[in-house]
Amino acid sequence: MPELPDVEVFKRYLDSTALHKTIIAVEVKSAAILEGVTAGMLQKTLQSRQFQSTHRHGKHLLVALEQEPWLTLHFGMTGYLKYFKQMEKDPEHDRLLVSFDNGFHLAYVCQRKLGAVGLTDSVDSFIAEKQLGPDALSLDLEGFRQALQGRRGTVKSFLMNQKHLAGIGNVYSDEILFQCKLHPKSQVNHLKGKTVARLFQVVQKVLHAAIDAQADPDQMPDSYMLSHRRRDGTCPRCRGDLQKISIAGRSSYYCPVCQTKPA
DNA sequence: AGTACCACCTGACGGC
DNA sequence: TGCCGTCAGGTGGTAC
Repeated sequence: MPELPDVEVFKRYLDSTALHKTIIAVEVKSAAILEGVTAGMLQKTLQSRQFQSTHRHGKHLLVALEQEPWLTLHFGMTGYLKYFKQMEKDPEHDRLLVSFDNGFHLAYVCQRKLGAVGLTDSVDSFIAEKQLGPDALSLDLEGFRQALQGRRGTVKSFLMNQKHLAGIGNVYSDEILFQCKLHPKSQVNHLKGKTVARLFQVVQKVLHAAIDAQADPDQMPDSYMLSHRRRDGTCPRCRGDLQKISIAGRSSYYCPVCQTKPA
């Protein structure tokens, strides 16, 4: 679930809680989430230092220390952050626990352990190493056209491919295609210039709206398909039944009446 | 450069 | 009650 909007909410949460406080302890509770670092390296790197700022790229959150390196966080399917007081009980499934000198902790929680925590020298080298495409909210129409340049295949897999465009996953690609009235299996090389421009605008609109709603489906407009896909399975526009099909092994929901494939 | 499919991992849920 | 298959869905690997 943690796609771009969720991670942006985590970023703002971390920004408003855990910056500029001295780290006094680092506990790795599950080494399975470590990527390219050992628990010892992580502890040694963070000990006695402070988080200075954060940067989000796609679904990745990078946290700057006073100087290099950066802490990198990816949330897999079930990850999130929790900042809490000393006296409170550690959250369930916390995999990394950072303790500050003010008596608070920041927990990286990841029930299914599909997330990853690591270190990197810079934002740019991290993006290069992961081969991430441009962030979906940090490019203009021209950049979006470039990301699409020469591609084939379905629009759904294009939107979800982090190497082409970073930040969009299964849930928001469905929402974007619904708002854009495009069938998920539309071929990207068949999209007309006007449709590409509309798709770009809808990507921006949906991601911003989701952030405004704290990435919480219950706070999103009723016209969004997101909250309907499992609740009643009904299209909020035409009230027909939503269809569920499999694309690239993912379940995709769409409205067969409202969403059509261009020739 | 695409696609399909598997694996990773844990918990919820429905069927029997 | 409890076991089992399936699903959830981000990512990476493999085979075609």
